Amino acid sequence: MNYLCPQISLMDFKIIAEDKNSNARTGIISTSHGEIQTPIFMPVGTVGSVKGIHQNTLENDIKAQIILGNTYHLYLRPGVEVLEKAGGLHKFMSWKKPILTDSGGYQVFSLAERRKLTNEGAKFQSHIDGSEHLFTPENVIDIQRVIGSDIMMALDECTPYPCDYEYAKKSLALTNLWLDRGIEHYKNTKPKYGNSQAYFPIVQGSVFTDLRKESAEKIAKLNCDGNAIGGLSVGEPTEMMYEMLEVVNSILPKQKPRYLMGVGTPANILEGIALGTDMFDCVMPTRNGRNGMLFTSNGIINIKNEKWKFDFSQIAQNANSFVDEIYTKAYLRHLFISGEMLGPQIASIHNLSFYLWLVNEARNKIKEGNFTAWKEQMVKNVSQRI
RNA sequence: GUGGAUGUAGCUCAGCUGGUUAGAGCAUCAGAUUGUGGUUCUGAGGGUCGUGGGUUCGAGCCCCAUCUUCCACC
Repeated sequence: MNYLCPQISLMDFKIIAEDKNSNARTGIISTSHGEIQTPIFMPVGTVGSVKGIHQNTLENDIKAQIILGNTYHLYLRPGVEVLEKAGGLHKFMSWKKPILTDSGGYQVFSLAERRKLTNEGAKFQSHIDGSEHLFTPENVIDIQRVIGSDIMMALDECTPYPCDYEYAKKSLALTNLWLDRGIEHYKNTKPKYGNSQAYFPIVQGSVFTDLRKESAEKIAKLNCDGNAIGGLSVGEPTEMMYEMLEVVNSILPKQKPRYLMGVGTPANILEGIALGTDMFDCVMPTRNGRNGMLFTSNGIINIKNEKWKFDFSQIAQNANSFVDEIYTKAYLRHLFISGEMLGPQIASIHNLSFYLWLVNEARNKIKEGNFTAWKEQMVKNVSQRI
């Protein structure tokens, strides 16, 4: 009766191995744009571009298996007309692998000028030109149909932190109302370009266990192709995020991929995997990379620091990317200090390569059966500052 | 040589009629960044106010000398 999504989308998820000492698992998501090995990190390409990175670098060097686009941004620019005439985002940006699009709910709350939430949807003003727009659970699906993303996200309200219980409860009720309408509209619409398009609902409920449970239980019953956890890593203590994740993952169906939205640091991702999460996205490797922060298996480097001025060693000892081997710390620092655009590009390639390496290692360790011990050590390593 | 202007943080400059701990931008150094702000945010260090005298309760500011740099005129 609630078995809605798989019949329509044809997306498949197969678990290959499970860790004995944690809830970590590794598997494969199949889409019509190819397979995704989980756990996976998805580079963020908000406006149809992973900032500073060519698509061929993304595919061949970084080995990204799926990237993100954003409905809010793409709807404002270039707009649905361009995207439709281009034949969808895949063609428009020359990316053949899967794309997941966020619905824009988060952006309405973080970027838009004046916003007003009603049962109908979210009315907001563009951060670009101030023009007024309305997102509804239905039209964000229509826009994502035009984009042609392999995974579409439901419109939700991302609650801020801190957030009082009453607000969180009301907010969840609105997100749930929007979700029911979204599911209905999803059933009644079709992909435009022949590829399968899954629809992921989003668990909310702030940091309140009962609200999170209520939200996860509702969503579990929908039996969609995958399920997302939103409203975390918005300022709450990390431990609280893990607690919520544990509660939610114990309820969301095991045989469906679980997507923790917007997370996070390398340590966050490793802990998230241990708690049974399969998909992650975060701007951190690219945004922080653009500002000179490098993530490595030995810890975090601020490449702008003076101590690297005469350090002619390669960027990272455990090279996960060609940039690690051919460039030195001193040179990369010089590029940043000089404001050269090659600096942020190299740092972004390095960071994304490291993130993709990290989840690949996690997959290997889960298959080999020694994930937990490896994870414990790695969390310590990646969290220290060099 | 004469006349005029100028000198304050690494750089470019504010600094009122003489009044408390001399400021800004850039640069430097460091921090932040979690469903994207590449140009964002925060903090820190850095000064014998050209030099030497003087006036004054008190001088970056007034007076004298001297040096620097620039301009004009002989």
